[in-house]
Amino acid sequence: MRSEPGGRSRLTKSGIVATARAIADAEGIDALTLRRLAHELGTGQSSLYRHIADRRELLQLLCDDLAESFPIAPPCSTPASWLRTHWALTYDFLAEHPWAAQVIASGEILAGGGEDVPRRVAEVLVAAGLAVDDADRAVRALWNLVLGHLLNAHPFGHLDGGPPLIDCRADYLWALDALLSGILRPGCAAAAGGEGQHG
Amino acid sequence: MRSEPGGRSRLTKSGIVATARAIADAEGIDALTLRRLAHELGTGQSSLYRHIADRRELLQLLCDDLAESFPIAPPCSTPASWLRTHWALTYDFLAEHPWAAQVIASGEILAGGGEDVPRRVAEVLVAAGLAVDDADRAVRALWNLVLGHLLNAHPFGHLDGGPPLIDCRADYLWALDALLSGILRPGCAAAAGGEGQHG
DNA sequence: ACCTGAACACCGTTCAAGT
DNA sequence: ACCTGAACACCGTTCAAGT
Repeated sequence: MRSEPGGRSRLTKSGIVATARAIADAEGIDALTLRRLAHELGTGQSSLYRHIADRRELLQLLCDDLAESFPIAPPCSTPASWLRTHWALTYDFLAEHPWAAQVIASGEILAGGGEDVPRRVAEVLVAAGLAVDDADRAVRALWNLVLGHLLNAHPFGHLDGGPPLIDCRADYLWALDALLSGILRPGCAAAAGGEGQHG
Repeated sequence: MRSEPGGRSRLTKSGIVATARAIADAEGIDALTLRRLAHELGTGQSSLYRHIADRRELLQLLCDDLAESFPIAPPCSTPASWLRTHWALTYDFLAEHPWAAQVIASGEILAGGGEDVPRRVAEVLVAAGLAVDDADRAVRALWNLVLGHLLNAHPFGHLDGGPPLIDCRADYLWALDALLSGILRPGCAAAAGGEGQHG
């Protein structure tokens, strides 16, 4: 883990984050303790505090780091098919880093997938005919749907007898199609349920 | 906290769960430590282990206990309006117990809101014309949407300048309307995006 | 200026010992 | 049979002390 084999490698923020991400990817977020991280970096625990304020900031940096490598779907024939492809990619990407959704869900961190990606999604939605406000709401709805499906991967998993393990990805894609068709339908949302009970 | 003021109250599972829920409701899940719980019950930490296996089981019991008091919407004119009312109720109920979503998201627990409530929702969806399999998928989609919106309450909350705190409930209701209209539209989901790329 | 070991105040869990 | 205090192996964080 030393960057200079001969001498001592100075600790850097990016080096800390890279090692932390490796631990979290390999063994989950609970394995990422400051003691473990320091040991992996060949230093003492208290040395980390010279570069990060506390564990919360480490997790924030970890999420920011991941957000930079978020996937974005290539151009596509229709907005609908681009959106479906893009949010399937997002699911697959986050499914490979389960710690990310857990960290977001812990409530300490605020994250929404960087800056560029959600803006691009909103642009496609506006191009598809949505008002700007509705496009932002739709981005948040899609993001929260992904998050819910990633975090609740084991629900309804009938323990007694426990036969049918659910295909989580297929489940998500079904929900994604439903949400997208609701978002993109002419006239937009807010017509499903009651008449005027929007408070 | 003693049930019999004169003598010593015997510890019971339900008593433990009730006190645990009170702590979690009042101060959040992090405040619910076994030491704190034992102290609140007027006993020692190790005494708890005579009634629960470990902290994981305590959280499971806590979720089961909450699931029993889940709300269910009264009968309504149309399936669509019942579903909207019901899932708005579910959001409001869970928003009052933020620890529940966090516990589910931690991955240790499996929960889906009890037994009766999701079955009733599925019945309404079938009555609205969905196939049985699709009704189950729709229940999971709606549940995961609630979960995502509850857990990700602070996202996109622009820190720099930080003006526009999002109205989370309104955000959720917008997403709910979109998802419901996608679920209930004739022909059902799976037609939004590409042609046949359902893998 | 930068790093460190030892300590502090926690945590869940266990276990020999009490009644 | 039921409960308990003390201990164990952790955690994040702090701080006086080193170079």
